[in-house]
Amino acid sequence: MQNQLEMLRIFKVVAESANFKEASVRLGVSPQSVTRAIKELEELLGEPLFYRSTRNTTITEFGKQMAQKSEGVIDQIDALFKPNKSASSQRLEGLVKITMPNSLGQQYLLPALNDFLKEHPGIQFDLRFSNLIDNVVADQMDIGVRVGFFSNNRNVARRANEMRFHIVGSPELIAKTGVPNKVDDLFQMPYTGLIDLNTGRMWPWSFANASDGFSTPPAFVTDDPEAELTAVLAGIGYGQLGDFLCEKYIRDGKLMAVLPEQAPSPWGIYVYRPQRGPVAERVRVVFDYLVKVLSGTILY
Amino acid sequence: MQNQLEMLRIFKVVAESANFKEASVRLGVSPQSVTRAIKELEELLGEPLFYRSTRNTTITEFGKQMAQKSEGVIDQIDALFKPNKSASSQRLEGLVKITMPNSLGQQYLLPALNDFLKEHPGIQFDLRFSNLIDNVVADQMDIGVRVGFFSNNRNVARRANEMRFHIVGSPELIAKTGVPNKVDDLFQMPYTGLIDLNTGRMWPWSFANASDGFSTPPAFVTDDPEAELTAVLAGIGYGQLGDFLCEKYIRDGKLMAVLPEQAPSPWGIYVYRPQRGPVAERVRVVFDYLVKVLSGTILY
DNA sequence: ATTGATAATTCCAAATTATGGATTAATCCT
DNA sequence: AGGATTAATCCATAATTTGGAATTATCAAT
Repeated sequence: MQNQLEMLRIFKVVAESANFKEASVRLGVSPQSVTRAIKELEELLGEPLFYRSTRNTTITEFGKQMAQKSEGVIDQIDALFKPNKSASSQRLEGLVKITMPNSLGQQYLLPALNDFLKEHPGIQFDLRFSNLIDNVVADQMDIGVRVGFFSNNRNVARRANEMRFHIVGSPELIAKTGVPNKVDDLFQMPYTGLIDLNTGRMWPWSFANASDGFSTPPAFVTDDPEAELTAVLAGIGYGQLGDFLCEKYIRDGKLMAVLPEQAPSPWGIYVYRPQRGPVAERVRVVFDYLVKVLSGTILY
Repeated sequence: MQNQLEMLRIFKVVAESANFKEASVRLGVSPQSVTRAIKELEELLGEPLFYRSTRNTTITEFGKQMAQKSEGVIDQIDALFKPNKSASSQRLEGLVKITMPNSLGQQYLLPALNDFLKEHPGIQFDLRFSNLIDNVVADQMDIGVRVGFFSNNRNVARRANEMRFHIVGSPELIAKTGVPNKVDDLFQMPYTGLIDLNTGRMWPWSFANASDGFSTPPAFVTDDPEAELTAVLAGIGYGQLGDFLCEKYIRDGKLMAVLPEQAPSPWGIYVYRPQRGPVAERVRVVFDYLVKVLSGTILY
């Protein structure tokens, strides 16, 4: 027996019992174990805890004091290991750190999260808007939302929705360049690009039946999708934009989709969280909530 | 790993370390053990303690709180197991329960114990004067002093001195009965007896070369040696008295020793203490002190 | 991009530790 | 004095813990 806590637990029960035998019954162990535990505890403490003969055990003064202290410590430890039973099943509490893309997050997730907060006053959110799959940051997050793929199998990820792309241009631009009817037409026209912060390079344009073949560098490059949208709206070039960014402008007539059959295959929108270890209840609930919200959302 | 305390200890070190490896070096265990301990702790708690990848470990908010609480509990437990190092080696403290015979104790031991108290202000004594070898009482004592033998091998006993017996009578009694020159003479004379509280019966008289052969019941019986002394002094009968009780009266001429060559063999004076388990430092010191005092005392 | 180095993890066999039956010893009660 | 009950000890067995070997993931450097 070289487990201080277990010795204290046994001692506490013995101190509350008439004799070792009774304690062993209460503890559900053999009397031998009790004898040993008390003996080792006494040796460790350097003081006897009980005056005892085979027929009689009475606790020493020192033992009484020890029993009191032991009870306190044991209760504290047990308290450390308990907090998630009554408290959190009835009311979720604590901080949940979420990282999500700026535009998608602010447009669709933020309102939903605010609703969630009203339902669960014990929850606090720490929201970081980013597309970066940076581990130093992401690993300190409880939940992430990302568009695209990741190879990271340390996360559990759910494909909650998808983002369709449109190739769009402003009416003024189209008036200038004419409507591109083939991909090759487009390759001669001005276009915009979006920097992938993870690689520092531009996301390559992709098409259903062709690959990137532009003859000139992009007319406009940024690392922010909304800035790219603004540029496209201003007629600076054609852009490949996610549906939730541009659909409303297409309906307004401020943007026009071209080469619709050549739009790239959609990207998944993933909700993920670190997989190691257990998941705090509040994290699981928010995770499920985000998946539900995203799945049920029509992104335009 | 099903040792909560050990898990907390490991966790505490990990929380103070840059990574699991460093913690494993500090703890002197393999990294595997650290991994396991943290994993089980997380499962037990239902919350992750670290955000981690193979190259990076950072503690969670929950982990930080846990680390703080853990440290408190660990310190408390360590404190429970420490108190006898600095405190008691420099100054002895606490209660020592001693049981001793009334007359012997009050006459010789009490002054010595009072001297001891002056040297060790932290010590308290609980003194019970009794000759009874009653376990219900004696087993709650730290130290006992007894005259005679005991068969009890659950105690560690030191023969610290011995008590010689004299067969004595008062001058008036001797004037009445004449000096007994043989044991058989004595058997015809009045005598006193002392009850052995352990058996409820009278201690039998014994002689160097003869056995008890009184022709009449004792003229006086008591369970208190000093009361017997008083009776003998009053001339009620001959008594077999311990030297420390009667020597001074013999010197005074108030008692006279008869049949000196027939005095029974001396009885040991024992200092003993329960043997089970460790002995508190203060008890050991007082025990040794009592042995020293008794050994060095000339009991008359 | 590929390679090398290192950290965390998992698996598994070996070492360590804990457990309770059988036995012994002590002591209380009738 | 004998019967009954408890504590302690011994020891073979069972359970747990441990770290080496292999695996996976990540970062850094070429």
